[in-house]
Amino acid sequence: MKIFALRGFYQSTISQIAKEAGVADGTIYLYFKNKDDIMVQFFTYKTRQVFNNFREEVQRADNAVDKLRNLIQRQLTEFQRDQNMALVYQSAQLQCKDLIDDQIMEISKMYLGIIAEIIEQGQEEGCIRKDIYTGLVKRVIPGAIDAVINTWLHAGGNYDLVSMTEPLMDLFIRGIGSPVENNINP
Amino acid sequence: MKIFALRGFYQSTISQIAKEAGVADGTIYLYFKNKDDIMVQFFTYKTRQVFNNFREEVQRADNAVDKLRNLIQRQLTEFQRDQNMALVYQSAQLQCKDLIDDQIMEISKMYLGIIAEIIEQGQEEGCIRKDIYTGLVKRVIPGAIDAVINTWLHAGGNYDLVSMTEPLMDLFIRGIGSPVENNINP
Amino acid sequence: MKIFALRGFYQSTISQIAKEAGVADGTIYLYFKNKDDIMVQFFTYKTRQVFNNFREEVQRADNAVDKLRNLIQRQLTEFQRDQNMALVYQSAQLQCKDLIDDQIMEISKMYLGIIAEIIEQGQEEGCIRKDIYTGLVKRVIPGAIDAVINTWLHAGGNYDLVSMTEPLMDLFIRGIGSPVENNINP
Amino acid sequence: MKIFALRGFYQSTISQIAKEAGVADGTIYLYFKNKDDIMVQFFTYKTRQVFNNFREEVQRADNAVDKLRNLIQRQLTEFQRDQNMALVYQSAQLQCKDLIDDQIMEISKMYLGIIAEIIEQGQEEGCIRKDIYTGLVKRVIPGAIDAVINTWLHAGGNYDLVSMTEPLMDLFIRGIGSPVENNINP
DNA sequence: GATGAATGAGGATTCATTCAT
DNA sequence: AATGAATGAATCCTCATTCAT
Repeated sequence: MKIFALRGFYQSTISQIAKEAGVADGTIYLYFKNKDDIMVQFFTYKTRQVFNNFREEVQRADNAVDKLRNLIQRQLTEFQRDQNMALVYQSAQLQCKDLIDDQIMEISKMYLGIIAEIIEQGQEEGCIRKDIYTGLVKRVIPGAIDAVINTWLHAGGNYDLVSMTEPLMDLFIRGIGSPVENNINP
Repeated sequence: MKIFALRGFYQSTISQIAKEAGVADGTIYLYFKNKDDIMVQFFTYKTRQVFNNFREEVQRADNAVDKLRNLIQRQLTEFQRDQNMALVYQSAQLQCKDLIDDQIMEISKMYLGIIAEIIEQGQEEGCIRKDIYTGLVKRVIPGAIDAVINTWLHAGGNYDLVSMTEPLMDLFIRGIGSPVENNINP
Repeated sequence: MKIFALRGFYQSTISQIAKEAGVADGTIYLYFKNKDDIMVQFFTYKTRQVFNNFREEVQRADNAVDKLRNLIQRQLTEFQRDQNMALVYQSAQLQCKDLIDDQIMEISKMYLGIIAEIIEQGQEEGCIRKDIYTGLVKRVIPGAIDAVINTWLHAGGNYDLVSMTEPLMDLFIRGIGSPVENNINP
Repeated sequence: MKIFALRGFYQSTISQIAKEAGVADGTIYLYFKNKDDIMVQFFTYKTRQVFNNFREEVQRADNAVDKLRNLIQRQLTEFQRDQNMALVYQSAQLQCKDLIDDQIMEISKMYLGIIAEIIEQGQEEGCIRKDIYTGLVKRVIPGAIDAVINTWLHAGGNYDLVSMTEPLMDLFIRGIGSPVENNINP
């Protein structure tokens, strides 16, 4: 991951990876079918792991808003914990489209599914507007989170990513517009 | 661009590009210093062109909300017009970090600057909340737009991207929270 | 061919071949799809060329015995002319079974067919026994010729291969046994 | 042998051989010096074994013709008994020239020697013509036998190889020419 | 004796780049 | 200006061989 994060997938060589791992080039091929497989295995493993955590995190809360907050906080925490993983993860989807297999696509859909569920629950609970386009929102939220993660990565990861949770939540829930009818801001 | 869009930068070969362009391999090198330069020149040209348009578009409106709407609509229109350009543009930033030179970084910052300006203007006009974290918002908005574009690209570009403008604006301005329960912190 | 003849197919490297040919490694791949293809192209070309000659040679004679003699003489002449070709040709069939494609199998069958035709003509003409197993003979004759060529190759090609024609003919026609009924030997 | 027969020497891997033998890769190296040695040991062992049989078989007959018949029959029997051995044996000589050591060359010569002896005995007995080129005949006979074996192998070994003995003998002894027109030179 | 994980040298192949035409 | 054949460095991957367990 360190190598992939540093150089990108296609610019990384097996030799670099092997040297970083402290093994011989050939050893790589005892654990990975080929170079692509390194990416695929990482992606599958990480995706599964992270999204399992997501599910747990979401279940830990009752109301939709807390669920969404937990989800965001968890994602930012995970990515903050391992910057390399974050870098690779963020760029892999675009860099090696062909390598992303059905398994991962499935999990990705599940992620969007979780958000959709939260939104629906929130609409029932009354804390989320009913006149929003869920298909859009469930994509815009991860997109916004990604943007925050990417900005953090771009800056070299030298500030607290998790502290972005609350501002993000505020943005998602209240938007940027001033409430016209009743100004609830102090 | 067609080739880069289809295969990604590192998977594209000069031969493929030359064939697509209807010239000989060597001819490429009369117009581009090297393979990287193709990407860089495209990126520089496109970025400049598009962001000039952005500026014009923004100036065409008076109030901040209309400026933001015009900006989004323009970006979606541009990307919808040329799907290949969109694909390359969306992935290039991550794929070839090293190639993106200072010039482009500059323009990218200008883009964020435009958004920041709009936000500030909106805050003065009273239509945008004053208690938001501008540094976050100016990144989240492009991130959200990107997510919408990516979703559209992923779907094969077979629906009207520009029609996403209004839902996006609604989301940005009003958020997803119900006005009644706006106060999200317990 | 020189390299293949010297080291065998699997022991030859592209680098060796390229160096021998006086070109760069990559140049090989402008003319051959891959290493296998070098063998296949050589084999296809040579097989076609040689067997076309065979047909001509056979047609040049009237009676079956002369046809067979011409055939043998021609084969020995061809192989004597290019020892490398001979070496590769003789060993290729066994070394790279998988590479030999249907085209060549077809031509090989044609070769056996030519011999079978000659035998049949000879039987009609009365100069070849009718109580022989043609299916056997048409295989034994090339086998015997191959053995002669291989012996010659093994010896380093330092004697006149073509001079083996008459002794071979004698062997084929009269066998090694003494005529029991009438001893025609002087 | 099964692996060598299936894939050829250079296409076979130690792993495949070890797996087929039901042992670990490293175990191979307790019994063989290296990969080449597997071939050499097989070849030496098999060659010795088979050619000892040959000698016995030949001694079992009195006259030259029966000796030759026994020799051929024995060879066909041995090869029919173990098709893998046959395949490897037939191709090994050409595939791995360098591996075939002096010992085996010696034995090979002995084989040719046996045939030469038989021919000479036959000539003394009067059943084999005196005006033949022994140096040629002693090579042509194994060559013809090889051709028969190869044809059998090519056909997948699904007919009785040993039954070729008599037709082969007939061919060797009497040739293909009609007794009447024996004189082939104009 | 047997194992099989680890090794790393070696080789096929690709492709950005050059340059004589 | 345009070409495209030739280049050869770079890289993935294989597999014979070793050796600690």
